[in-house]
Amino acid sequence: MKISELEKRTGINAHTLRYYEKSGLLKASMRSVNNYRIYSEDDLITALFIKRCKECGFSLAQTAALLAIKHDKSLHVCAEAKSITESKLQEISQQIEQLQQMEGTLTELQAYCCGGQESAEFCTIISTLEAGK
Amino acid sequence: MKISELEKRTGINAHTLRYYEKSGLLKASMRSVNNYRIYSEDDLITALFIKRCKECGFSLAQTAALLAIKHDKSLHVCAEAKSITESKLQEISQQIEQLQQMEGTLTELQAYCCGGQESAEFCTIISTLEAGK
DNA sequence: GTTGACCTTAGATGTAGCTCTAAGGTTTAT
DNA sequence: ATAAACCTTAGAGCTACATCTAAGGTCAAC
Repeated sequence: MKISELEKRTGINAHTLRYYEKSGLLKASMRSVNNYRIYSEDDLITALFIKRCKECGFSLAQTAALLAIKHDKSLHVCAEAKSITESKLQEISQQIEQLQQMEGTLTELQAYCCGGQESAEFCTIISTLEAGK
Repeated sequence: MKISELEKRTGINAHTLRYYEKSGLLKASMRSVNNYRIYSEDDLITALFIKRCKECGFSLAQTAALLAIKHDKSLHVCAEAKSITESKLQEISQQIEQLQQMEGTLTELQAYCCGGQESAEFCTIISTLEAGK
């Protein structure tokens, strides 16, 4: 299939597919006579693999590492895959924690603000941000 | 005080302080004879305000909006401040949700992988990413 | 009087992951 | 045969927020 069909079947933008190729993630397995990219069913699977990696939050570098394992399973061990997911999991937990911290602060900031048409002179959001904790 | 002292007292890099000025967030209230930025105590308060906004996750644009309220409270109303925090809160909740979704997927992905020195041939992480849900 | 620590500006660089443009070649349908 | 819809490349642009560089001016201490 040509790039636009792969785009349709994966939902990945053709520009992005070319970008993935440049990044070493997904190379079309053939080129037509006139140099068009021709993707195989295997390429489609790889493209969907990449898409799922993205949904899990993996960076392109991590995705590349996972793809390397996928492409040559016998040369790799479970520990490699697991260490990638573990580090991603840790990263995500940290991000969640940070966001929850912000969420807490913001909720508190909100709590006493009337949110109405009163002058901001006594707005607790502003005064709290001014005063700090 | 000069820029390096403000840097010390706020923990905000001098480069960043200049960047904030260019972005319209924090202008030194004076310049010395030789064109050095001279910051007042009020400027220090503003710098700390910006820092706290950052800790809450506000973008520079949102911070600028909050600063505008702070600088001229009588011209603004609580509703403005509250709408900014509300939209930020919403954004953060969404991000948390997304991350938790990823966290769940990753945890599931991990669950059945031995993580050992076995060949990745039967690694559940890889095969799950291949198969999709 | 010179060394080192400060300050200034404009503008380049970095991150991550796309997304788009320009300029051109190919294919398909009518 | 011509218009629309495809394809190619190199490289620019985008976002958000800094961070750094180059080239130069100023100041205080020894």
